[in-house]
Amino acid sequence: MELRTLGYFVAVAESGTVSAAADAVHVTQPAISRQIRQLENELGVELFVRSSGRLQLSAAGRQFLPHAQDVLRRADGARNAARSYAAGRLERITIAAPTTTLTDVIAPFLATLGPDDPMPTVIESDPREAYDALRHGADLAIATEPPPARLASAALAVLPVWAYVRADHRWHDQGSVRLKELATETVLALTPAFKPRQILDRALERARVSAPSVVDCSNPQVAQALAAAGRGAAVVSDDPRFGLHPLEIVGRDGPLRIELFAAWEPGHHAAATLDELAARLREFCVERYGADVAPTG
Amino acid sequence: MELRTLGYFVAVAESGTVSAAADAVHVTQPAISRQIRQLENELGVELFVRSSGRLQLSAAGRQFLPHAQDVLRRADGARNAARSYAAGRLERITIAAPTTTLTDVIAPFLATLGPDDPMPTVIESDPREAYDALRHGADLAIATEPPPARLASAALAVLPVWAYVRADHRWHDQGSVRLKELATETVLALTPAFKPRQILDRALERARVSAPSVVDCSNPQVAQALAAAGRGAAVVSDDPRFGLHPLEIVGRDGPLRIELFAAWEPGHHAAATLDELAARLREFCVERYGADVAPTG
DNA sequence: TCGAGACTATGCTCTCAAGGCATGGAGCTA
DNA sequence: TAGCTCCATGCCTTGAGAGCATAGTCTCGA
Repeated sequence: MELRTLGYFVAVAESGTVSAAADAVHVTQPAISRQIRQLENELGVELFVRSSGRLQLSAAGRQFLPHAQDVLRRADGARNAARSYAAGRLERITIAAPTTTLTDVIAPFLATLGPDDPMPTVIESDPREAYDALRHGADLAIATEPPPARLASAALAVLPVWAYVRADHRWHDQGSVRLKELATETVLALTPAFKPRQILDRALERARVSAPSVVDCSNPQVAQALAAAGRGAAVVSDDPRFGLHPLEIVGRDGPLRIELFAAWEPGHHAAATLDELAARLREFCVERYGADVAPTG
Repeated sequence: MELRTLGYFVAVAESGTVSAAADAVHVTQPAISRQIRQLENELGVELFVRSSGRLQLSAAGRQFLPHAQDVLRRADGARNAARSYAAGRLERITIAAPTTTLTDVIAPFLATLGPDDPMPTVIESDPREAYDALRHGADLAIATEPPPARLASAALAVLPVWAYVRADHRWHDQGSVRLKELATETVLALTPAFKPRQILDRALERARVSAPSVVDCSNPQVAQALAAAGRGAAVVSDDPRFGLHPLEIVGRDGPLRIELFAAWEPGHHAAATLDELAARLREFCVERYGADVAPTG
């Protein structure tokens, strides 16, 4: 039983005669005649009654017809889907992103997708492995590390890493604070699993500033709450709460920043769609965080 | 694109390598390899990425996979359906019956069908054409005429044609009435479209009884209502209402009766199922109407 | 760095199924 | 009964699909 054979069967059933069906599918009448007979043998069912000189659907044939039509319709659907992939469309998209990025950025972005956009699936991945996920089912990877050169990519956002202090803090009238200066205050930092902490650690190391007094916080809200209690400066990347005063942190190479990149396989069949989606994601970051983007490398 | 090709694709996608897929579908590796390539050419989409010595599903391939699996599943479904037809099963049954039989007998019977029984479709047909419907899509035909000998058939029921009179009628102490006698009373008969009327007319003709005073009623309820009003004797075949007194009508060849037959094509693939269904319908008639059946001819 | 192993691609050949052509037979109609 | 339409069958050709052998490529471990 092949699609061709089913097509013949449906053609005969719908046109009523083998000859007409032969015209419709552009083969000769004997070819159809034989294929029908063969299909009957294979299925073990008489699909047509031949008792009147011409073919007539049998009861079994009538029951089988909708099945055959269904299979053909689905096959057509599959063909069309393939055609749309060839044209660069995506029906579904799998996005790989580290958990924090996912909840802070990706999830709200997905909420803005329209019905014509691909249906998204998201997989959480270790920040280091996000780009590897592209080889294992992900169409688009989001991460804070710059993607390898072989991948197509887009810079999505550059978000400052803030030091938040209470409004009556001695730094309340400055817009930024130097790393060295920051080290004189108790730092309410996130655990090393969070990117802002990693950036802070690396910047301190680079600037050869001796480690300040650090309190590990399990999440940004806690850090900010402690800062609001006057316990120190909260180093996080999200929006301020509790009326805290934001300070940029200036290190050896300028203000501390957390970068966000999107990357995808350059040979992806829907690379254009992914590119456009990355651009929209960038727009989204700008609107949501006012995050200006460094020029793409 | 044929089912075989799709099967190869799914096998490769699911097993991960061409070689393993070749084992699974019992052909050699080069055969699969070529068929996959050909499928890709036909669809115009790279289903696999070959950049690592071995095949790996591409993004497009991942999207196409569920389509291919769906088509194969449906094709399997069609095959299984055909197998069940070969085994004599019916998924759907089309029953042809005249309107009155349909509402009085068939519809209540269909209400007794279980979930394992075929899904019924009913077509109303002229009583004369019911058996012809077997050639145009009906699996089972119900009618009041004896079916032609070439068809397989079963006698379903013999229902008396009653003459109903008011309880205070002069016939109230008899169980039957002779045709000649009936002709002395006003007959509240149905219109000639109804079988009881036809039977009455034919019996009168056969007995050479001159036509009685007849009032045409458009339905049995009206006829019985008029009888209850003392306007005459209602000649119908359904159950009594309004406390009317039933009388069998005895003609030249015995009591007037209306017969019910089921017929089907003897070559029908599910002839056994139809036979069994007819038997159940007969049982149903016996239980519902206490209608004893004449021996099958 | 080199060889072994696993996997895929390709050239060659063969086979068989599908299709075309010609023709015969059956049923309907005028 | 002739003519028309339709289906079935025999014969032949072609081409797609499959097998075999082999070459190329990648990976991994010694």
